[in-house]
Amino acid sequence: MHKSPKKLASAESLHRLALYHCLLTDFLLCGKKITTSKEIADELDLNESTVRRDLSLTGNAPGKRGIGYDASSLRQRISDFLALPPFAPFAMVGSVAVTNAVFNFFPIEKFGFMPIAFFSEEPGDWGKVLNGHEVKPVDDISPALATMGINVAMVACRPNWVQHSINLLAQAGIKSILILTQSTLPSAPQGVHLAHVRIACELKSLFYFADSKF
Amino acid sequence: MHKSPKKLASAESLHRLALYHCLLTDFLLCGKKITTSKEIADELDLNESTVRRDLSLTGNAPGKRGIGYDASSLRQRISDFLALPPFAPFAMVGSVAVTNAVFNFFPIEKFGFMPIAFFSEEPGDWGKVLNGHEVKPVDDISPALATMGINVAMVACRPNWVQHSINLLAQAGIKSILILTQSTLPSAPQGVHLAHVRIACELKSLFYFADSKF
DNA sequence: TAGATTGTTAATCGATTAACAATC
DNA sequence: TAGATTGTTAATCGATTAACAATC
Repeated sequence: MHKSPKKLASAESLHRLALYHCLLTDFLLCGKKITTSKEIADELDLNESTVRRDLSLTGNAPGKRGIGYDASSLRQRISDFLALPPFAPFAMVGSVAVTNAVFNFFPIEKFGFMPIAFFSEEPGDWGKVLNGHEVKPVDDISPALATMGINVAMVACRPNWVQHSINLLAQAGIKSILILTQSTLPSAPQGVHLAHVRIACELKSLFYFADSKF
Repeated sequence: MHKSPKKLASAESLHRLALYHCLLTDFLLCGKKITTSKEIADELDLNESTVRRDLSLTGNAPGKRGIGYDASSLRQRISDFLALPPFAPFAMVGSVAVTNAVFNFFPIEKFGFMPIAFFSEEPGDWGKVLNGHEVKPVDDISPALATMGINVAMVACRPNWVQHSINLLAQAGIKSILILTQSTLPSAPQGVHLAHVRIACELKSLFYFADSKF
């Protein structure tokens, strides 16, 4: 018996929902209990209709007419829609130095993530401990992950290790991979969703706006 | 006398042009001299009409009918359109450890970038040398940059330093800033273009695809 | 009740794509 | 010439937004 495929959201709506999730987390930390589509829209520079339409994707009537949205339950609904657990577990591939640096500008706990498996391409890293977990060699990915029920991974190894890491993660049953490393387009194994953080492209396109002719 | 504003490209086209630029760089490194819209489209999983339309933005008839595009001159046209110089200079804000880590998964030289000013929030970093440039305190941003003709910066400092860094970069005349740090929405000073690398949102939305119901 | 804000439909807008004449 | 591929128009598609009845 298998569950019905979920209502599909456009890539745009999906990204905005993740953004609302971050914003609502901030709201809750500030003690804000109620919000409105207008407030969310203003904060994120969006149209309020867009916000309401996106939020409707999470199920029937997430808000109260005349009132707005309960921040806490709305956040929970988005979590459910995204299938995002309270401490979202993921596997991290990259050297200890890179991993520590990434967690320096991306405060994982604050965003509700919990890395529970670490794999490094640097032999000198093997056996070190990060967040209470032993750092393993990249080649240990498959056996080590099989038992842990992790579905998502982040890859920030050196460019020449990217394709190999992706292949092993796929074999280990990982469903989605966020690739931080800038390298020639890796190929996606069947059934695995790859997302790229294209710092190089982002930076290149920024020069367009920095041009004096603009 | 000031130049006319350039033909504006949609955000989508702009990002794809940066992507073509990366791909063409790879092609040239492989010794490939000629390409076609079909080849580019297949490589990047796009429609060939989309590719041709985007490329037309770079000026009159970048290709040759019946033949395709000259990789080298097409890359040059995109560089010109993006206002991307051969060694694109930028300023980097972040600790030495983070900067080194970022350059580990983002090989700047390979992508044609050249960081020529470094600013760290860590007092222990001040005076160290990166890529032949002395690392300065974040608070030195304005005076240090004023003379260098840099228009673009990348920010990967710790979250609580983001807004301060942006403000100083803006004062120093920086036009575009790529923010790697995940923090509460910083506010953009007048006339400055901010771009965010939203690792947290990307990762959150990946759980949607990792869900077994999918 | 009056005021506010949602949920959703219908209208708008803009991006993508098919198609094809131009031409190498 | 015949075959290939561009450049660009016109058609399609889908996302955004305005508008408003529903309702708290």
